[in-house]
Amino acid sequence: MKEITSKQQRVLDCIQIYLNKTGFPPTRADICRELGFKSPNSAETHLRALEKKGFITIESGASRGISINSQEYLTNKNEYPVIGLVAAGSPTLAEENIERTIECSKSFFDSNFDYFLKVKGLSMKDAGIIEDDLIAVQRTSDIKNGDIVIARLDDEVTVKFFNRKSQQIVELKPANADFKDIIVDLEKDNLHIEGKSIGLLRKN
Amino acid sequence: MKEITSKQQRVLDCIQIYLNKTGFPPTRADICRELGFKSPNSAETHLRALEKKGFITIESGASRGISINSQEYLTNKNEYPVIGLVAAGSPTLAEENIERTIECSKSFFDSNFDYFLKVKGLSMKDAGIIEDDLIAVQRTSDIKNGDIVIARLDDEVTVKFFNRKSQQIVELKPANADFKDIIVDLEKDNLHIEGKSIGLLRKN
DNA sequence: TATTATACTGTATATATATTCAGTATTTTT
DNA sequence: AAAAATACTGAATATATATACAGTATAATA
Repeated sequence: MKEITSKQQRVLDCIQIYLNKTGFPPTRADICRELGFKSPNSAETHLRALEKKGFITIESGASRGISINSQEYLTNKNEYPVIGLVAAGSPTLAEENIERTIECSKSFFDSNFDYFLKVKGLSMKDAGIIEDDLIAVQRTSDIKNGDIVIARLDDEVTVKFFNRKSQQIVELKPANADFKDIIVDLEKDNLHIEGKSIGLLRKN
Repeated sequence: MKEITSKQQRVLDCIQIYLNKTGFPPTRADICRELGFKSPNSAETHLRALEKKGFITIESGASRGISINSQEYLTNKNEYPVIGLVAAGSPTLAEENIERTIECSKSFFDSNFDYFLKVKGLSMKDAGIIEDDLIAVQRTSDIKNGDIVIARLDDEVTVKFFNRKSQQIVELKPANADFKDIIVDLEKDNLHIEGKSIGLLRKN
């Protein structure tokens, strides 16, 4: 997909707006009316440029035969992978870890997120997180004390409250009296924060 | 919205399929080709019938100027209301109880559901349900023992485990040692089951 | 029983629409 | 410095398309 010019973007937006408004694509003349062009050929050349760059498809000979290619541009929907909480420290989003996908909008949990993590165990029970819950994980390094983080300590992936004690010491705190705090010495231990929880999904 | 005939349904389906396939609506001739009609007027009269019954809108004079009216037919998306757990026993889906809506697909929680209930209190804490969680509620009378139900006892709405002890006695059991079971005598008490939980949504 | 709705074929046509050709001018890339 | 891409106007045209008109037949409704 080559780079789009600002004028071409305006034409693409125009098509999308027209589609939302009427339910069918615009004609060349419609685009001219919307954008103030005086010749249908202005729309035509822009459409051909957009087609060449892969943004739209034009059905030859068909009236209003314009369709927008990028699904992301068309809708706010996306497929999000569900990752099992695997003990082995393989990269989280590797193909083989994806159990299935869930279709939901980007902004479903208000902030953007990257994948669902399927929870094993009850170490976060008192935070309302139980076995098989799906945590909406945002990959970020913007972590504050009290955030629920997805942490990898050497080869083990866990979900815990994050609490930075000092420059060198981080506590990973469970929400269950049966589990003990994990004290991490950043100089000695190999801690990686995969991201933080921004929401939760449970299907009974 | 009047009743649709099976032939008209086929035409409506044809429009939807064509839209999904191409991104723009069919012409009269396209519909004829798809459904085996030999005259464009066959498509025309069906379209006019669908328009009269409110299923589609036809833009006069525009080529492919067909748009499907029912949003539900077009997409699988819907707006679901978020209901606060109000103590006063007003009807659950009354306007004034709707805090906001959440857009999500019908089948998001595998089974269909009707609204989100915002949880107050911690009586279901050990079932992973905490304050401000959103329970996906299915209005149904198909309740089994062990289901998490939304129950109204006189004027109070609560979320509890359902357990039928006998013809006359139902237990509503919290998931928190700090709370006591509610024993309901169906002959004496006024119990109404609003529905059951089929999922949970939490936004941190 | 008369009327309306449904469900078609077949023909015709005004017009809506894509698309080409001829220009002009500016900017970007090679 | 030449070529290609961008960004238009303006006119012309083949054809794609909606839509009306003339029929036929059956089922549903008043």
